[in-house]
Amino acid sequence: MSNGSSTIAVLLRECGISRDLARGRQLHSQILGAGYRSTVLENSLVRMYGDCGSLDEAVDAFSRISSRNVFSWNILLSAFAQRGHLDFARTMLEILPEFDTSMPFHDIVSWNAMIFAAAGTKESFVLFRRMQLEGTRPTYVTYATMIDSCAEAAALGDGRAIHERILQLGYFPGILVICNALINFYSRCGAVEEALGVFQSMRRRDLITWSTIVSGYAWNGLGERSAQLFQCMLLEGLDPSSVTLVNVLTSCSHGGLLDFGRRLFVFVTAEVPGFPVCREHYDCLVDLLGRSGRLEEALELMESMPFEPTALGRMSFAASCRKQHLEGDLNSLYEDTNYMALKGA
DNA sequence: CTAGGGTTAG
Repeated sequence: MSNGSSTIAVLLRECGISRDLARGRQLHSQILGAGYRSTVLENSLVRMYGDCGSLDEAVDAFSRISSRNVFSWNILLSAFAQRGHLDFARTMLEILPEFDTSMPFHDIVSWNAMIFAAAGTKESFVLFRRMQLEGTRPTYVTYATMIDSCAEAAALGDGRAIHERILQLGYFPGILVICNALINFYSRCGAVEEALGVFQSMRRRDLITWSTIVSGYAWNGLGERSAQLFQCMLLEGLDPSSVTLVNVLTSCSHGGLLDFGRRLFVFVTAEVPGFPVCREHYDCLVDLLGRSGRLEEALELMESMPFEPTALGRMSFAASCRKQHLEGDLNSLYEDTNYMALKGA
């Protein structure tokens, strides 16, 4: 029946991709009814349940596998990691008493997946240390993930230590993604000079490099420098992408750079041919106006823009209203937006 | 035929 099994595996994969849990369950019972039994199929079931977001069923299907292989473990671990669950080991102990504190198959990718899931928390450091104690050497992906973790946690000291370690290793410093991660990390921690140091040390820079340094300056309220760097980026022949614009506009909101953000939006959407303007960009602009105290302008924009504001856009506007303790006439505005936010959410 | 890792935003 190997032919039948492989067809079913493909069908299960399709259910996972389209998150069709009902159909996946149906296939599951068909498999049971037909008496098919193979590790490949059993693994496919675990993956399908994981992809459909049903972690419980994934765990259940996993626990029924008669002969688990390296795929079984890593599929289940990925299901946990993708949903940001850090309690993989604990859950394993509950369902499999013989499961010892760590899974039997650890490789660099599964370690990285766990660390990635824990990014921004202390747990990422615990895992990072344990991984090395157990004899797995970090790769540049591990380092990029750890730098990202420090950026999320705004842990300047920890990130610096990792940066120093990378410099000692000698091999990683030239890697583009490491440098990009470092620029982001230092900017997030308010260490703009250090971000610039990394930027200047680079021999090759891509759109992400530029976008990150432009954002970094905006994030820290340095509009003039940010605008200059944005000009340099254009002179290098790099066109801002849709992500670049969201990125920089968001940073402008945080850095309080209303004018730069507004001019940037107009410039990019008007001067870059075929630029894919979308509702997220308008949301950013609404957010920028709202946080800058221009609530009425923000509301006008929401009413006139070519896209419906997203739930997120409405929420951010409602939050701006709340933060600015509206009084008098604007009270009705507040009520309206609150209503809109609820409706949108 | 069943896995998989990274950098800019939300």
